[in-house]
Amino acid sequence: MSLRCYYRGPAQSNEELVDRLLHIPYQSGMIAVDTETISIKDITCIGIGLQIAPDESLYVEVWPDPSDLLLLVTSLIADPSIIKIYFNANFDFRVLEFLHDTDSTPLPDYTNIADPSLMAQIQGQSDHSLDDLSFSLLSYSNELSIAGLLEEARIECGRKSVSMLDVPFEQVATKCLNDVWATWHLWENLQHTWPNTQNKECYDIDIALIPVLKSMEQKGLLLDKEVVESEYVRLRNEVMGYADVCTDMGFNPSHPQQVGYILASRGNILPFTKSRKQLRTDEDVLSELDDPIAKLVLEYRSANKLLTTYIEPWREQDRAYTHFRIDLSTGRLASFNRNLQNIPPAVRRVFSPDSSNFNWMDYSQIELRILGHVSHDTTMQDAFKLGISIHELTMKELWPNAKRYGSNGEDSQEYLNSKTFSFAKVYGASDYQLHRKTGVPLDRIPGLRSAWGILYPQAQSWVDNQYNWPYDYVESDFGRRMALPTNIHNMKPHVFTAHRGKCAINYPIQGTAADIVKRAMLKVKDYDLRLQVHDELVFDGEVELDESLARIHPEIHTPFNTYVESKWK
DNA sequence: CACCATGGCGCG
DNA sequence: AAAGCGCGCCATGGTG
Repeated sequence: MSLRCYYRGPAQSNEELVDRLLHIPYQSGMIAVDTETISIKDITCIGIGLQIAPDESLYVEVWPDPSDLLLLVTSLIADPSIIKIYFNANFDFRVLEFLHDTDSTPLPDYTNIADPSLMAQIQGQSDHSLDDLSFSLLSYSNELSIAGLLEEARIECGRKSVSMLDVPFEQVATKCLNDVWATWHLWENLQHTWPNTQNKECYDIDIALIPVLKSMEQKGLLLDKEVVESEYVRLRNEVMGYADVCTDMGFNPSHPQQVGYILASRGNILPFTKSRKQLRTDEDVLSELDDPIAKLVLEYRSANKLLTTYIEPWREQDRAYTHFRIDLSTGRLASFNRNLQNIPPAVRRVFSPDSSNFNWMDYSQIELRILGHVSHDTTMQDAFKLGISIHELTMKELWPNAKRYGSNGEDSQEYLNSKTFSFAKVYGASDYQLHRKTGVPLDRIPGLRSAWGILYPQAQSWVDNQYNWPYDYVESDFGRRMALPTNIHNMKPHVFTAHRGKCAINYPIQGTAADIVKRAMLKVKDYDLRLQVHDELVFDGEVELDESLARIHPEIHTPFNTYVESKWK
């Protein structure tokens, strides 16, 4: 057929093909979709594959010569009455959105979709790549791989650097159609492997969240150009001032090796990095040194970080946009391109509300509340129930004579250390790290740890139990399964065992918190939600957040703070 | 030029 | 020692 497409199925003519495209997807009620791009990095769409029935599929070229059927295909993808099955929808959406921007095709529908990759992940599969799932669940191997096709293209073209554009049309089409076939059948297969209704509900919530995330991605945040510009000038001058001093001394402060060398040559003792190739010059090390050069480097780094990561990228921009990933190991969201979840509070002034105010809320001590619940620790649960400060309670046990506040009304060292001890539990930190973070002598750490364990005995035994978790996945308190890491990096066995043990402690807590916040987002999705920062939701304009947000989980009370200000902080 | 590794650091 | 879990991004230097 001469429509720049590749077809598998019973149609015998172009007219018949078009007719089937107009009807079969509605009889099936679903289509599987896969996009092909120039490369992972260059997401220019070169073709789209559709599975429209169990044994019927079509690939259309998009670039360089768009198929006559492209609009028909993208209209199906945009149709909310058909289920669209994607394998890792996140990536295909980015491709289709990019195509929409450049080629005026319709945007995909985000509301009626399915994603076997996400299903497998939430069901606790450790590897949810298309190849591995096809093999393990469908006993199917696509003999065409991207790597293989590119290798053939290299030989054919006689060039080292090739892209999918150098692969023959028919091969790309075949690979794509093999993939949509697998996607379609994996979806059918995985629908029968939900371990329980709770687990499936976690998947349904992720799917329902996607349009909410898309709306946040599309809106972005208004930039305050005056703040961006004034911060740019201020930081640039500061950075250049530090850099000039360093240049005069013959080293580049952005170059850790040179920093290490000059500090060592001035008599400082520095430990090696973990690769043992260089000297460590990170903040932990440099802040302990008595050398003004160490101070200078730290000042340079902190100003340069703000300048290059959080100010410069916004110059010449009117709004700040981001994308969200939902396929993280714990069920959290990640923000990328650009990351709006790691903006330092000091530079959040660069954002302005489109209305007159930002409204935001954050959950207070959500992870410790979850630890108290999952471990059934009565001391912790009672403290939260009675509104007793958990860190103060910890402090009274670990340092009975300590005061809550210092002489200037600031948090006392013992109070801060109590916080660190409790968080160390959630993360599984070692004695050594606790010693470094708190300044408490190393030989006193085990005693304080056991004091913590006496105060919170059930939490302690839960943590110990999780550390020795024998299975390949853990569950959040909402039933989301989270695969524990496998030793793909060939770590030494005892190092890997320790890492995995810490993940088994942390994942259920982090994952449960993520589940709560996702459910909260769905409750408030009709407000002008702009950003999620793990335990925090930021809105543009007025919102009314009721007590139901503190009762997402029937047994974990998750109170939250609210804020209304013209600038987010 | 693209891509990777390394060191470092921002957030929860 | 992946000595604290989860992320993304920046500068630098090496490689092909």
